[in-house]
Amino acid sequence: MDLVRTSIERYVKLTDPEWAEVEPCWKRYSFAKGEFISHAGRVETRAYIVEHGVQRMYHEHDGNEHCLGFAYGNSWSGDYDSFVGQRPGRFQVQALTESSLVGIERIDLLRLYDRIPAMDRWGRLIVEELIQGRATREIEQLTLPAEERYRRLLKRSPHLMQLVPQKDIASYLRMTPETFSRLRSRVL
Amino acid sequence: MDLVRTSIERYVKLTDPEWAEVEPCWKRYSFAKGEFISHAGRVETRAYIVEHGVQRMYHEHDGNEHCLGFAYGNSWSGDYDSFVGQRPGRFQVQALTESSLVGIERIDLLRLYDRIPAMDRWGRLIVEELIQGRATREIEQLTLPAEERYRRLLKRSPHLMQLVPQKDIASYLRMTPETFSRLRSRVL
DNA sequence: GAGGTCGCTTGATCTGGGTCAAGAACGCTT
DNA sequence: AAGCGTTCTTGACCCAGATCAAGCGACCTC
Repeated sequence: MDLVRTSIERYVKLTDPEWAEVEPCWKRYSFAKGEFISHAGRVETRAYIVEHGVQRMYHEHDGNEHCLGFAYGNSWSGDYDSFVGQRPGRFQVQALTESSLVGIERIDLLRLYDRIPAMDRWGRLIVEELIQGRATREIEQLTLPAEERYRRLLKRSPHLMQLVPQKDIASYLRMTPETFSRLRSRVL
Repeated sequence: MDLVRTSIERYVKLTDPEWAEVEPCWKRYSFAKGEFISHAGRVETRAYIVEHGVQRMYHEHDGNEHCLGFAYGNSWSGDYDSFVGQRPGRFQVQALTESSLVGIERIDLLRLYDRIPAMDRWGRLIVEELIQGRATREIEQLTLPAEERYRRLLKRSPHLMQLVPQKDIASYLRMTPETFSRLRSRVL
């Protein structure tokens, strides 16, 4: 669980007694390739940090899948939107590779928020960071042509191309697999 | 400043001594029609609550303006992205009508976060709500055709059509003013 | 109230990317 | 290693929405 403490302490410092209270709340969860971590329509009760593996989050509508993002490294995973709002989720989160996540139940997190002010602050800082990432992505969607978005993604996460199906990257970049395929052969 | 206390207490309760500390941090700011509240490239030092008036937030790129949203009612205004990240802003916020905003300096807000745990929690809840709104908007962008997005906006904020130029609504709905004009005459 | 700017409309034309379709290549499963 | 499903590629065609252009008001300034 060092991963968790490191993750949290990138934002706020915890005393040892505080950590003693935080630590037992986190549990490890394993998912096989293709397995779902969050299901659309269900209220998400856990938030996760990725230990290893890659997951995709997507929205499904009329049989079309719209990929909103990937999780890997030590980032967040799970349907954070449903988790904070405690409303039926509008996204699916699926393991694209065999994955190990470390998760906390909402009820436990709320208790930590009440008992440890640093954790409340940590919650704020995490969401503030999330919102900045969303803004960056929205700007890129608005202003960059498809090819440039692809180049930036390649630069930012070169390994992603090896890890996830191209159709998901195409969807994430807001284009069809056909267009993406043509773009790649053109750019390469 | 009752507006502020009401706004805050929709999320967390404050004791009277706490409010006595919070209240003097907020000041009223007035903007003429067309005036800028936040400028791209500058670090935003204040967060605002709208007392009255309408503002638009937009991103400029190659001379094109992309409207990201409007603020009115008792909602937030200002470049929250730059405010939380304390990085040069990527958005402009402009008063579309004469506006009165109530604002707090970041340094004051941070002090309140340190001294009053309820305020830290309030900061978290505010951003959690923001992020849910963004998710909703992103889903609408992805799944709804232009016409349906227009209908929803009409339904959600019918007064907006009277308050802001149609070109801004067109931009918000991600289409050109020409397309928007044709769509309106078709739908009406 | 004359002139100018800006916003809105309407028409004609163009095009990036989507759709449909078919084949090739890869990687599961048995 | 054979068989099947999924993913990727390539080609032909199509269309929603962008672009270009022109005209009309409404509003503001001088």
